[in-house]
Amino acid sequence: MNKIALKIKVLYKEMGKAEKRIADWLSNNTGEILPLSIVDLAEKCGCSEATIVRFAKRLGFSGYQELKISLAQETNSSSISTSITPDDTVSEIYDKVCNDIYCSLEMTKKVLDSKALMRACEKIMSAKRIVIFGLGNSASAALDASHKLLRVGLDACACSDNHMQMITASHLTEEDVVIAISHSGSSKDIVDALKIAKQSGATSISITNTGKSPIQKYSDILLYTSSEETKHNILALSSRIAQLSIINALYFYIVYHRSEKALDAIKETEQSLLSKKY
Amino acid sequence: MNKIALKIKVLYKEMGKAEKRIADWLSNNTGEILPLSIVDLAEKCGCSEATIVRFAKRLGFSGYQELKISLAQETNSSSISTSITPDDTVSEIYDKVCNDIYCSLEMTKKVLDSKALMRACEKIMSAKRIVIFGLGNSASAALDASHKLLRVGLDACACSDNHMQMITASHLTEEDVVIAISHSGSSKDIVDALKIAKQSGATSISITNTGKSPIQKYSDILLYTSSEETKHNILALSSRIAQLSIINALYFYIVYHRSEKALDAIKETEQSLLSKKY
DNA sequence: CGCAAAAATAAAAATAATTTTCATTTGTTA
DNA sequence: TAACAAATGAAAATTATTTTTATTTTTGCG
Repeated sequence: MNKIALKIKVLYKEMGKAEKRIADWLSNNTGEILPLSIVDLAEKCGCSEATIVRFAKRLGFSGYQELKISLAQETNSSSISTSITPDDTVSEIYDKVCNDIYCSLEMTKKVLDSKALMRACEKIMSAKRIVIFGLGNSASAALDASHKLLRVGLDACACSDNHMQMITASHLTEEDVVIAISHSGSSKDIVDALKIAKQSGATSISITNTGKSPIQKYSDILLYTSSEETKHNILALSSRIAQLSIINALYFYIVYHRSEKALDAIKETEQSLLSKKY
Repeated sequence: MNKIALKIKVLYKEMGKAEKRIADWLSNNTGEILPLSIVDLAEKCGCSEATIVRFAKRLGFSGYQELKISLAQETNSSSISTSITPDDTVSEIYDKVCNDIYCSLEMTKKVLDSKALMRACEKIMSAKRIVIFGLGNSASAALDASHKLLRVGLDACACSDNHMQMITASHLTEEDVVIAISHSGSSKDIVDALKIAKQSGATSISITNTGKSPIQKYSDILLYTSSEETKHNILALSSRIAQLSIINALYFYIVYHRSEKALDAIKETEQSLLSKKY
């Protein structure tokens, strides 16, 4: 409960009918006041503007504006993702896609476990080999991760084929690290492969969405994303972006903590790729 | 993460002197705007009220009020990031990574060509085959695109191997579409493959960063991203995210404009993947 | 119950804030 | 340097907010 809601509660009994209506409307429509003018709000509450000003003053504000600003500060600004409709123009679609990405990244930040992320970095840096499992949708994230790690000079390899994953998993050792990427955390092949990898002694890191899922059972380190996949996004990009942003954070941490070695490796990579450009 | 500060940063160079003064004042006096009326702020910034309204509108608000409310909602959030340093914690790194992504998406929105995007969608929907070329970094974006298009029932295929690209390109027909993804637009292999594809009569669509590059010569439709790669992004994620967001916009447009067919295809996909989950 | 007195409220007036319009200035290009 | 476009500020128009005032409602008491 925020400060203003509290004040309203305390002062509620002192209010007249019309003011109580305002108080009720505000608590039933949190945040909705923000775009409204005093005239709009008066109509919504079925009272006059003067009453709203009195209401604001009762709460200790100089007027309606001050009340509204204070309410705005207490509102969680995390934007709400709106669903895409058939009538949307491509620009509108792009806007909504971006908005979804914002939401997903902000929510992922909330569930980010720095400790786990750092442990993952340390394990990856000291690993002999790193294999990354991802199927279908998550294959591209796995590919991205392998690219990044390769560029800093680590022995990384992405597996996007369930047979290869099994074979690879069975040959891992205690010195190796396996990274499994699965939004749902329920992909049979990934979970099975991870199980085998763990049996082989490798350290297992999972990147998956929050919530209980089978993958957790076989994960030494869990890195969570948070995005509402199923709702209106038939095939959401946002979860992938969250995965990528976590991978990118891993990457940068490693870049700066392997210092010389990593930077040299990156420079070498850049150099060798130069001949591939016009 | 402060979205408004970000928008200001992105749009700063487009502003006139007076608007820049507003932008500067706001960033130097975070939060102080809240109790000020537009008249007060105009005086503080040494400009007219009209300029402030224009400034608010440039940022995408309906007016001064909306800007102020939005700023109020963000007053508790953290500051804007600079570059990643070795001393950063993983959380800080994650923040900065997100910030980069936001920047890139906003800038890409600025250069988004809806017409081109729609033409691309139409071409893709009516194509017999769609092949997507991406190498190295862009391979994961190509893979992502092929996944999406496959799911809506289109005959899409990603090629992340320069030989395969050449072979595929030489066998395309007028009915086919080729999508080339390259941040720099200067990747030899991609440009060469695109050239061959065009010679074969296929419609060529490129997703590349703004600015002149060899790939433009062989592109029927150009879809631009915009991201500052060089800064602290030795290997930028943000350009990839911008590519993915464009691909996602394409995807959604197609989903809603192939109507029944696409939705059925997606449902079929979902259904068939169900057996792969725990 | 009925009549004040007090409190609460809404309508209207006054004030203030915001937005729009339009003329002027500034900068830019040929 | 003229011609054009962009940016800006002054003023007008609109809209929002606050204050005042009249009316209504509630409450307390004989």
